[in-house]
Amino acid sequence: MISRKTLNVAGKRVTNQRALIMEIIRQREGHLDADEIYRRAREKEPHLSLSTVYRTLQMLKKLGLVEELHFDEEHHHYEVKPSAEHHHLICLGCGRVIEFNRPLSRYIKRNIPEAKGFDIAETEVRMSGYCSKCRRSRK
Amino acid sequence: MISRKTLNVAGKRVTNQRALIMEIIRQREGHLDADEIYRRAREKEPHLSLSTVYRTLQMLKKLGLVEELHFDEEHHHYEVKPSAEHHHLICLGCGRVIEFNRPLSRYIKRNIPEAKGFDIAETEVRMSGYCSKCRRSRK
DNA sequence: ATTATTATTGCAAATGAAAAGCATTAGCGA
DNA sequence: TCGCTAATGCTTTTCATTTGCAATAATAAT
Repeated sequence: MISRKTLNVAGKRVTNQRALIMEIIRQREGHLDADEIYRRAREKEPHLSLSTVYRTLQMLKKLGLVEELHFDEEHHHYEVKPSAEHHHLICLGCGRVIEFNRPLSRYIKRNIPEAKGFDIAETEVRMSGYCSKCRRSRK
Repeated sequence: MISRKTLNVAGKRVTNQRALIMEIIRQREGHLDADEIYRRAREKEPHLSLSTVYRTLQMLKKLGLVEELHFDEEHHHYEVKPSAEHHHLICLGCGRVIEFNRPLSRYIKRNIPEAKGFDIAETEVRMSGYCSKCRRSRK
């Protein structure tokens, strides 16, 4: 879980800023980027610095509480670490992100000989294309 | 193929710089980043600009001749567009890149209901972990 | 071949996300 | 409550990639 307690256990201090940032990530189950978190957080704490957002995100990532996603090259997105492995389809038309649960890393470990001796730590599948709606409107 | 002819067909001018850059990417079958291409190219044409490398890479990507890979967050890597879909395992220990051929996008299209109406244009699987060698030396 | 046209180049300057330096502030254990 | 030191805010830096623009060179036209 992503809470004050987790920070205590990890020997990290529970600051208002961290609590707020975690709150934002937790509530909005979606995929936020640093700047979006920053903007939302400032509504409550106008003095909050963007650096703090970056630092907190970095920390939460290291603690394994949030996952860093790479939908586009511009900036990273973050989400609370999901219990089950899941991946994303990104629509190039409308930007919609479709999630699906499927342990691809297991499939790969089982079926790819080259991956046999390999200790896979992280798997991220980035698939982009056009969702059914955008596909229709394109033609 | 990645050659002068391809440029002609696409209505692009064949410049020494482009020929050189394409040559470098073609010869070294590996995965080069912009700076590495730049350094190699300058051995032959010391006046070549890094911008040109980036612009050429951008162009080749648009023409579908090279693929842009995202091994790490720092910078992109490029390789000639392969005929068969393949993906990469990146070792966090030694940086070694292991390739494997497996049409994962086909597997996904077939097995993921959420991907059914989706027109997948690009699939990139980024898997990182530790290769057998590094795994041993870590313990 | 020579000239005209305009895509490309090289250089320098701009961008923009992320990180880092440092003085100040505020958790938290004693 | 006090003191130690992690964490913050601000500013500055970094570094890959992009962009503006005048100069150059590839191709088309003559």
